Amino acid sequence: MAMSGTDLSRMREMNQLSVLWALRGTAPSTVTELAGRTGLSRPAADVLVQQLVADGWAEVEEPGASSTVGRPARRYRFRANAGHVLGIDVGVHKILVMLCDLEGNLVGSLRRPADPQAGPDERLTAVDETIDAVLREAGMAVTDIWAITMGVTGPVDGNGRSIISTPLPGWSDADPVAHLRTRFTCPVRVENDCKLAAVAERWKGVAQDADDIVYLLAGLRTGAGLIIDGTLRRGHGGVAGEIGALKAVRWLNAPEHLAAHPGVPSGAKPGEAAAWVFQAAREGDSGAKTAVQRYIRDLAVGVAALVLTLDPQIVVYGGGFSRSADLVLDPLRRELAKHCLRVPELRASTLRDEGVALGALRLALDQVDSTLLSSQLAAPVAPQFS
Amino acid sequence: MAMSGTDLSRMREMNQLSVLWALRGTAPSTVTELAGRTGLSRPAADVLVQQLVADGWAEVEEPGASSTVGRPARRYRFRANAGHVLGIDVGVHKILVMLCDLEGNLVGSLRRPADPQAGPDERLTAVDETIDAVLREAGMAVTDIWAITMGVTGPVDGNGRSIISTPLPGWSDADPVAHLRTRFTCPVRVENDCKLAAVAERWKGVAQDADDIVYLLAGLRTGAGLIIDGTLRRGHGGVAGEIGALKAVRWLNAPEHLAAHPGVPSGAKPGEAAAWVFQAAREGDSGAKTAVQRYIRDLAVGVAALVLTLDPQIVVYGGGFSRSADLVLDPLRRELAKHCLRVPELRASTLRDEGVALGALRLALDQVDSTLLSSQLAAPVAPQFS
DNA sequence: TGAATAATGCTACGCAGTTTACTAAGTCCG
DNA sequence: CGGACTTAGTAAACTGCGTAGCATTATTCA
Repeated sequence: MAMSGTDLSRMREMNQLSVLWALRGTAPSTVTELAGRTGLSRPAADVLVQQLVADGWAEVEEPGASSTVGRPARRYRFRANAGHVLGIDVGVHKILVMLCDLEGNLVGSLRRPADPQAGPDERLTAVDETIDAVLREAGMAVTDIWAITMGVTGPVDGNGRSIISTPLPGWSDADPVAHLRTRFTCPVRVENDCKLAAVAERWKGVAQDADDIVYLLAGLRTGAGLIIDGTLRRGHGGVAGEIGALKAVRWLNAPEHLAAHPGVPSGAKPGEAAAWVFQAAREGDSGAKTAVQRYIRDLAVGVAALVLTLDPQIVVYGGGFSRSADLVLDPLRRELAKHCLRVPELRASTLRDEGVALGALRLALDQVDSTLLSSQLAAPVAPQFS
Repeated sequence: MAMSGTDLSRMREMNQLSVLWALRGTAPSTVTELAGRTGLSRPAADVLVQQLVADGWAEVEEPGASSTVGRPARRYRFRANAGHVLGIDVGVHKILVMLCDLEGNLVGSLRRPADPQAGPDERLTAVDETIDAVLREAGMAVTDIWAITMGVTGPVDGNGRSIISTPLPGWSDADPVAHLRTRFTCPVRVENDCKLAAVAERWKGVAQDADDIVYLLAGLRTGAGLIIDGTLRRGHGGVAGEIGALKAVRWLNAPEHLAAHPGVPSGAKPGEAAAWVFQAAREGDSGAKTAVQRYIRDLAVGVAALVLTLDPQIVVYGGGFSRSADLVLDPLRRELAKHCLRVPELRASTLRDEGVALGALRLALDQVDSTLLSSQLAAPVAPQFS
């Protein structure tokens, strides 16, 4: 509320930022285009973009074959590779590290399997090795990384420490933020995986057009991530969306209908069992169809609770089971219609198992935006922690 | 995202607004104080505040008895009575109209009983009469009103029309916004009563320190209003918080435990019956205590669903039953502990039956702020609709 | 009455964006 | 092939705003 007074130097900063924002996420632009986009005059846009070039935020693209009449314009481009961010998905079975530039272009990624039994030290070492491999491949040093976000399974508090419970063995005692800070000086954030996947859907997934989103991470565990008014909501203690804890909501047991189906071949792992049941249901097995139906019926109660509370525009069905969304979406929609006052759109995620890492990238980019590109605009270097 | 470029005149506007914000909500200020608060230099603050006086946004308070050495400073004061807003609570049994100035100081209010059976036309006529009485008492014309917000029972869509259902007879066909627009040219908004009461708690109630709030309007009907990140959330279709619709949540029946208690004197109205049961429980009647317990147990399931979804800092127990909060809060807290991962603070509302109208005032003031005090700053007159 | 104190008022200054005019570098067409 | 046309780049004059510093004014205290 306390608006603060502005003087000329601050005005220049603001205009410089305005030009920078106009430069980002578009094809290389001429000064005239920048002037139009920012509302500034051409000379003003010109000197500002020159300054950005001098500082290293932008670069010139000399005119090629001119397609139009008149003197060809120099085109300026945001130097997206001035910095990079890391998005990391630490799961029970896999580690996925993604590296992208300041415009979100993927410049490297590596997935490696993880030992489900591995303790926190072993797992964090594996994370370090995967990060190193990605950086080496991309020819980058730790100082080129401007922000890191890591996704982990289970609720996470404001400091990135797992609370209540997590399927990662021994992880409650781990401090992944502190661990990453020993090597990186940039801002580091650790967040719950469902929340990150929700962010990813709004960035590159099926919910780009919505501001109010409920994301379901459906698998052997069911979780939810909430985006309200375009912003990820953690809740006051970081446990927003954990509706599965309510006894009347049988999310914990819902996947049991699939995993414990009697027809499953013995020796199949739980995840494979669920896939088997979905496939059997798809092929007409009536027992499997009943199991799927029960799963959906139990799932729907929790979804309905989320939907009735938030009245979102879209519910995204993601996670491991989203490959079987063809069997789930229509019945789930019918179940929701029974419970809800207004049934939101229901869509299946298409981000496969990259959602968490993508969402991590997005949050890391948001961190960069808020730290670097909002207040003062120094030459591009990695910010020192948060 | 599209930051827009700024020139000198815009900068001046911003600084003028900055001075205006520094002036509001504080004791009359000297130029030096304003300069300090805005970060501007004294001369700048001086010419800006002079302009505000010339435009009618501020006025001078000539120095009285000076308490300190040196030349006494002129003090400037925000002209809070440059405009006023109306907050209206249209309930089944009563109509409450409140009038306040731009700083939120109450300058008039009137409550009158309403016929529960009255149709929309009759009810809106009663509203008009009540508004007129309040305006007459305060010596004001319709053009002195800069914004109006009205609260009604039941879900409301973005245009202020009741949807799904409402306890107000025939109200589904009413268009209260259109009705008020026939007489007022200022912005008019109609909102659900629970949502307004939630806003009031954050403004003048027990939740002033929180940004994430679940408000319960507990009475014969139970409803909820949600404030997330300091902002009232309506949901995409305006039905956020209507968790009572879920069958697993027995909010519709919960108050029945009280109203249908066998010991209640015959002939008592439902509202009186609940009060009687609470009183009996307070005096040790074991049957009544059981009824209250059952009520709380059923209530808790829905509250838990809201809390698990949103993870708020505070849950406010308001509405008609909040007079009996002494009996409800502790048991409800215990019930929530059974269901929730993190139990939020639980507080009882103290706003009595003025919460809805107060919240309506606050939203109307917010409307004024966003329309008038944010972009350009013309002389103070009532804005033309939204 | 005069010294101390603090607010007010005035003027010169620097800076940022705008406007305008002019030059440069291309295309298009006769 | 050259001139008209179009658009980009550049340099100047202009306007407006906030700042800095100093003189002026009004009040208290000794």
